[in-house]
Amino acid sequence: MRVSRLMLVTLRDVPADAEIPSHQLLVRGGYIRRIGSGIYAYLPMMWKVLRKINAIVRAELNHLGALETLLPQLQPADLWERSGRWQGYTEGEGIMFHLEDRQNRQLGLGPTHEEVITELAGDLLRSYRQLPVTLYQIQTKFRDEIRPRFGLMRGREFIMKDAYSFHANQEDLENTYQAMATAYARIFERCGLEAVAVDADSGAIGGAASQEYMVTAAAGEDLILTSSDGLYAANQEKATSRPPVALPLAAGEERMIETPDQSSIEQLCAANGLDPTQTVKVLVLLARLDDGREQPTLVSLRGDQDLNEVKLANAVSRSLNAAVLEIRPISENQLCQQDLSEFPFGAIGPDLSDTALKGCRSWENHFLRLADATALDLPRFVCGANSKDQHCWGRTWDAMPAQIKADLRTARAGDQCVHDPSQTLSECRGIEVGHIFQLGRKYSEALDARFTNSAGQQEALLMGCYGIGISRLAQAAVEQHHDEAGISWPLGIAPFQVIVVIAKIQDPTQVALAEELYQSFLDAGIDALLDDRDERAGVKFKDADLIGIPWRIVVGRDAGEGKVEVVERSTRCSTSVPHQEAFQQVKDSISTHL
RNA sequence: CGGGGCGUGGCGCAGUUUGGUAGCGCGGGUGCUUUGGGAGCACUAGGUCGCAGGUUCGAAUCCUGUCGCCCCGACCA
Repeated sequence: MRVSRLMLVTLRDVPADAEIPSHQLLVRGGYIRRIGSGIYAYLPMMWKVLRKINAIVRAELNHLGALETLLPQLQPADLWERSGRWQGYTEGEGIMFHLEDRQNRQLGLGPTHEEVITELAGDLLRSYRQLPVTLYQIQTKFRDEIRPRFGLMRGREFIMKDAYSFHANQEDLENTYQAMATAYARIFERCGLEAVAVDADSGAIGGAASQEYMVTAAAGEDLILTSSDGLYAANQEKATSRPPVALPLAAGEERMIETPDQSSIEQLCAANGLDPTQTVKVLVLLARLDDGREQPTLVSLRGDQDLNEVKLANAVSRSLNAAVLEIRPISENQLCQQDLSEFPFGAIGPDLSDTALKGCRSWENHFLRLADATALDLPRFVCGANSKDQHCWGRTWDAMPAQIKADLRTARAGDQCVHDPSQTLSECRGIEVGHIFQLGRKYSEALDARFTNSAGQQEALLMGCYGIGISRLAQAAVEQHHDEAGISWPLGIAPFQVIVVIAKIQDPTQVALAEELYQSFLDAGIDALLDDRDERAGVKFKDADLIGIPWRIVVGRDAGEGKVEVVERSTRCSTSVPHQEAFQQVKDSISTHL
């Protein structure tokens, strides 16, 4: 391709709406244009990058025997009603775009395809003899994100590869899950990305085992905790660790202490010579469930620990057997609306009585009581006395209402690891580019997708599901591979592998040599770009750096002697060599890399 | 959804406080000079100042409404 015909429009100024380097560079380099909030056009070079990523993904999945399909984006609501996700995905902070057709039928734009694929599988897969089957598609997805941001990182329309596997037994599911994990590692490696697999929460999709693939980058939206020996890595949403050892409370009788103006753990400890590990704090939250229930919830944590909301939402869902739509602290305003009198905020204990909820308007009239192990393991502790400005010193759990034990604390950098106390966790940021789940039978049961097993009985299909954010991956690659001058694409996904720059277009010698080199690359099957524009050399160099082609060959002053300059984008190393040698060097580097 | 901010040629911005009919840089076009790291000079095209009302002799500027976009948050009493 010739740059003169590429519709290359690069920008010198940083676009006002782009915050992070990858977003700025993709816009400046002429790769993407914003059409609306969270909606982007992929310009020709970007589409080339995306197609290269797709090709790698296809090759690796086809290698596993997965079958490519293309599923509808427009999906009937009744399908989602049967899986029980229509309400959660469309109401409140639901992320599904939905619409009505001229017959007033409800439809959704697919944010994911479990429903469609499970329906199809139930229809087509009738015998264990047909299993296992893995289907995948590379498809545009729609999600009405609460806050789209960072260009392609969190868009409302984006490209995703999603795969679904179907199995007759758990062992088979685990085999495919492992094979997929291996394929993912190869995909990210071939894309030139440094990605780590971390234990993850399975979130709204549901299911059991789940791992996320994170591209490490400062602009990442997720926090990852890893052990120094490399044996443990997890998203902070899911991470576990050994809490610090609590200091024992001095001997003494249980007693009330006056604690005026000591509503926080810090204040309480400072005023009474306590360590936060000697206290239990109680958070009061309201969980909204997808069956309409509004459940007041008391959460007890050791004073030095932080609540992990994701773990909490999961624990509440398990306890109440309903999905949590939202969970947040109860405000005084809400108490008023429920006709309830004020709670003793700042001095609440785990034994706050259910009578505090008596007469409420729409809430459940009893508390769900959850406690983290760090709190339950304290033999004696200080906690709120449920009356303003009073705490209770030396309490025990004996006299408390029953608590549901759950892991509710946030693991932090510096904590000791569960697998080996000599290891500690450290944190880094990551961009989630892939996620694999063992779904189990959640969707196949809801949608009645059954097959006949070897014993002749009907059984729900076991499922796995595996996603890669293709467009996000492309931007993550830029986030991981750029410098002050611009993008530095990994060779495997660069829109072009080499750019031949004619320094001075008026010089026929330069033009002839450059054309010859360019043609040789094309003949060798290499994706080459020829900068044949009538621009000053400096402009062409700046553009080449900005758009990030891995190899640049400059045909300039020494063209008369047949010599050209070879520049490697990633290292910015440049050498002046005879043109045959330049061709060979670039060709070799490309063939060994791919 | 809560808070903050911004909408002025294709892009980045000034002008708005104190109303007087629009400007700078980049980019585009033409010409001359220049020619290996985003050239110089000259000329030139391009904007109902997001939209709709209102106030006024007069509105980018003041008032009301509305739409769009960006940022922060939706956190532990």
